[in-house]
Amino acid sequence: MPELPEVEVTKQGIEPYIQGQKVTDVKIYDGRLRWPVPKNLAKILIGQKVHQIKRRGKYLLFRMDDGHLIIHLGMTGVLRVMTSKDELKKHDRVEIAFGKKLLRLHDPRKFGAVLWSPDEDGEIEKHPLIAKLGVEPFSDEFSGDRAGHLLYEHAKGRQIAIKQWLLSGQAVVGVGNIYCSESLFMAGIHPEMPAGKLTLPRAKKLAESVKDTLSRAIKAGGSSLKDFVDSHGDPGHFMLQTKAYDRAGLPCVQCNTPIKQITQGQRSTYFCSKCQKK
DNA sequence: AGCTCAACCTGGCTGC
DNA sequence: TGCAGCCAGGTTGAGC
Repeated sequence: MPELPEVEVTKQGIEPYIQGQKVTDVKIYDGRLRWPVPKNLAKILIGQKVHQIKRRGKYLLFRMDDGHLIIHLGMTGVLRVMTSKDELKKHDRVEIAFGKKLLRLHDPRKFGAVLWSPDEDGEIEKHPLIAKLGVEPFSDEFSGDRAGHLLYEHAKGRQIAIKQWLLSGQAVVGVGNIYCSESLFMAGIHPEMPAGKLTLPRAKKLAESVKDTLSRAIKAGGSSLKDFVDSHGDPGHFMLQTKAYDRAGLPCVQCNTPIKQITQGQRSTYFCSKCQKK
C-alpha cells in the first residue's frame, strides 16, 4: 500500500526499535527484487549501526556507519519489526537482525528494492535514484506561497495531462495514484487538463490539496502504529477514506454526479466531471 | 527535453 | 470449481 503516507508511517513505526541498533545478521530469502539485493549485504551490514532513518519520497534511507541502506517498498512491500517467534511468511524477502529484533521486508510482487550506497554523510542526495526527485511536500521549499509558485513554474509549458505530471513526482514527490486522484478532486482540477494550463491561483490550491491529503493520510496511519511491532497488524487498512479514488459510478460527495474512471498512462484515474474543470 | 509505453512480478477478483 | 483474463498502491529505461 505504499504511497508517501504509508512509507512515512512505516518509518515512524520502526524508528524507535531500530535507530541506534547494530546489525547482527542479514538473511536474504529471495533477493530477486526490482534490482538484485546485493549478495554481500550481510558482509557489508553486520556490525554497522543505524544512526538515523530518513524518508525521501517513497524511499527509506538508513544512515549507517559507512553509507546508506536504501529500501523501497514498491507496490506491495511491507516492512516491520518482529521477533524470531514470528513465523516466516511466504513472500518474506529480506531480514535484517538487530539482536532479537528482526526487520523483515515482505513483498509479494517484488517491485521493492534493498540497495547499499557507500557514501559520505550527506552524499546520499546525489544517488541516481534520489537526485532527480521533486521536493518534499512537507519541506520549507513547499511551504507557504513557495509551494504554489513551485508547482506553477514547473508545470509551465508542459503538454502532459496534469494527473500524469503530478504523479511523476518531478515537481513534488510522494503523490501516488490514490492521493493523486484525491488531490485533484480536492483542488477541483480536471485530470486531463494539460499541466501547462495551471494558473497560479489553482497551483496554490493544488499545493494545499496535496499537503492536506497526504497529512490526513499520515495522521490516519499514525493511529495504527502499534501494529508495526507484531505480526498480526494489517498495514494498509488505515487508508484514508477516498472521495474519488475507486469510486467509479458512485455519486460525487459534492454534487452526486457519478464518479468517472479513465486510464491515463496505464493507471486508473477517478474524477468528477462536474466538480473538476479543465 | 518531453512524452509514451513496455516491463518487472504475484495474487485476487470477475465472469464464463 | 476451474480457468482465462483483467486489475492492482511504483518506477525505470528504451525509444520516439
